[in-house]
Amino acid sequence: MENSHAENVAPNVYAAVCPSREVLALIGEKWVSLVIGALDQRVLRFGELKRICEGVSQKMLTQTLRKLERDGLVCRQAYSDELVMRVEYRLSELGQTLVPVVAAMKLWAEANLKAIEQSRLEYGGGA
Amino acid sequence: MENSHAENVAPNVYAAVCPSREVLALIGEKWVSLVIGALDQRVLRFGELKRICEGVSQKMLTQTLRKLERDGLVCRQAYSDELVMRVEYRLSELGQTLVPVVAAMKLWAEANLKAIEQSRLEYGGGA
DNA sequence: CTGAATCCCGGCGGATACTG
DNA sequence: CAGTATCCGCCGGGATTCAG
Repeated sequence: MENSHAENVAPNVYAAVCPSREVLALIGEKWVSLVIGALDQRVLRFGELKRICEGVSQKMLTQTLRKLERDGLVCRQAYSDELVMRVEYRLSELGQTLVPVVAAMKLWAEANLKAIEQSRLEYGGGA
Repeated sequence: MENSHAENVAPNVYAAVCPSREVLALIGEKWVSLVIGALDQRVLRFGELKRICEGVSQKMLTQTLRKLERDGLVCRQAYSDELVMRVEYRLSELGQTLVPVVAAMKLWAEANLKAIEQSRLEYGGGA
């Protein structure tokens, strides 16, 4: 009852103004899928995450994690009272629901890499 | 037998140099998932595709379609002998295997939009 | 170790004009 | 209708430096 207004329409990524597009863009961001996949079933420290996601810069990893934290996909836990700084990251419940999606993306990418490379060769060479 | 070399390792998106990362990036590109989803189960003309993917510029749609064609995900069919120019696009077999993946991305984005927006409010307001 | 702050460049991507 | 070509702003994202 409380929302019989215009904003109560079903989200649709094909609509130009729908904010769900932003969420779709989030999934596709360069390091998001890797971070989500890395945190599947385990808690990782910043440094571990950085080593796992080969090539990620400190800046981008921090930036990605902040965004994921803000969006409620990952939880950040800092231990300041230790000898050395220690921060752990884990998936939230919401974040876990994204795991199958990014896993599918990863699987598809790895499985069809050869076919795509082959197609590129034929596309360039066949012309 | 012909490939017992170093290149015969399993693709892994977490490896810095693995080309599967490029494929993963492809899936995440701004208009790719929308185009793939739009072409699911049907053949569409350029203009139709452009109207469906609201907000896409002519340049980006062309660019996206060219890339997808080159990678063997979509097939392009031009009919030059018509009164007016007419070009149709459809998914290739390879492209069809990507449909479930992008569908999952779309579903997740639309389904969890509210939760994410809520999380953002709490993140900003709770501080 | 974790992270904030800057500098800076390549290129994504939109707007516009032109072609077949 | 379906592109190609050009100009250009914006920002993603890397390298580096500084701080707690």
